[in-house]
Amino acid sequence: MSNQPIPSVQIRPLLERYGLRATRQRLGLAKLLFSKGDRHITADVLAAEAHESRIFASLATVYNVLNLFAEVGLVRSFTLEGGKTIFDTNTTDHCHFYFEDSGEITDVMVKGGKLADHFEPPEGYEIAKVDVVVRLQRKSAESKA
Amino acid sequence: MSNQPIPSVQIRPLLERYGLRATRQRLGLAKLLFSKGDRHITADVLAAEAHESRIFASLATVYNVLNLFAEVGLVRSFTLEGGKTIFDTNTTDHCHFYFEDSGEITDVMVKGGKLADHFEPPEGYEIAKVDVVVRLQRKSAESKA
DNA sequence: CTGTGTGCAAACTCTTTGCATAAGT
DNA sequence: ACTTATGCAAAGAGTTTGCACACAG
Repeated sequence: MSNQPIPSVQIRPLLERYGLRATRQRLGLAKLLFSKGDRHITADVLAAEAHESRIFASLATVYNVLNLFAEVGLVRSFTLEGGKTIFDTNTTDHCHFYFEDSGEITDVMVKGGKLADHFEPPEGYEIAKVDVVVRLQRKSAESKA
Repeated sequence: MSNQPIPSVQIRPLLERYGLRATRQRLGLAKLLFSKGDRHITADVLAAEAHESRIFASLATVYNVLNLFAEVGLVRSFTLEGGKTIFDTNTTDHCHFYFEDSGEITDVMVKGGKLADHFEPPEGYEIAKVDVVVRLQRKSAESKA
């Protein structure tokens, strides 16, 4: 509850624009999330990072904040096989490469048009979200598992 | 451990073809999985169905069997947002519609070419799997959540 | 018979929740 | 001040695991 004074870059106005109260941990977590380019991060990793940066936020709070950010649209979340939830600071229309060997995740932009345009929703429904994860494995290794 | 005699349709040879020992619960679960067309099912639902059909298999065994089937390629598995693992008896190249209101899942066949062909894997990697889940919501309801 | 599969319950991981306290406007 | 957020620990869901017993080949 006694974090170091946070240099509130553009973070505070960002939170306010989304109608969120600028608390210490939200400011700190948002700074970690948005000050290093696009990130794909789990709650526990962000919590660990925060701790290293002397931004004290419990894991529960990290989850609360990330879920809140996802609700308002500051980040996007998706779930990996295995059940881990990834929070992605890139909220644009894109797919993901998942490197099975390293666990790394990278963005893949879509070429032709919006992702959702490739699908025709059934009558009465509209597309809320399209999650695409392309799982990659090393070539040389056994290619057939 | 004393299930009713299972009418081993084509199931037994199917298992044997995949190098799997034809145990009672594998036969029974496979029958449930493959005798009703394509299915999208979770372990606990399959376990419940099995119990109704007097095919006694513990939840742990259902998980073991489903994971085994997925390993050898009898079924495909993917994870939904929320972390639930779905086992899909359709092992062809396809995407999924997920109906947020009902929880139902349906297959969406791909139009132009293989799914994996839409992505160019980085040097040294090959595509192991492409998971596409299109989440659908009712049109009339609040479209912006 | 020999090895493998199964059942059960406990362990495990990831995530959410309840309640008292602390912080934000 | 008044309201909302946080911390902690416990609960919760989903899945895996260890070990003794049962079954398949």
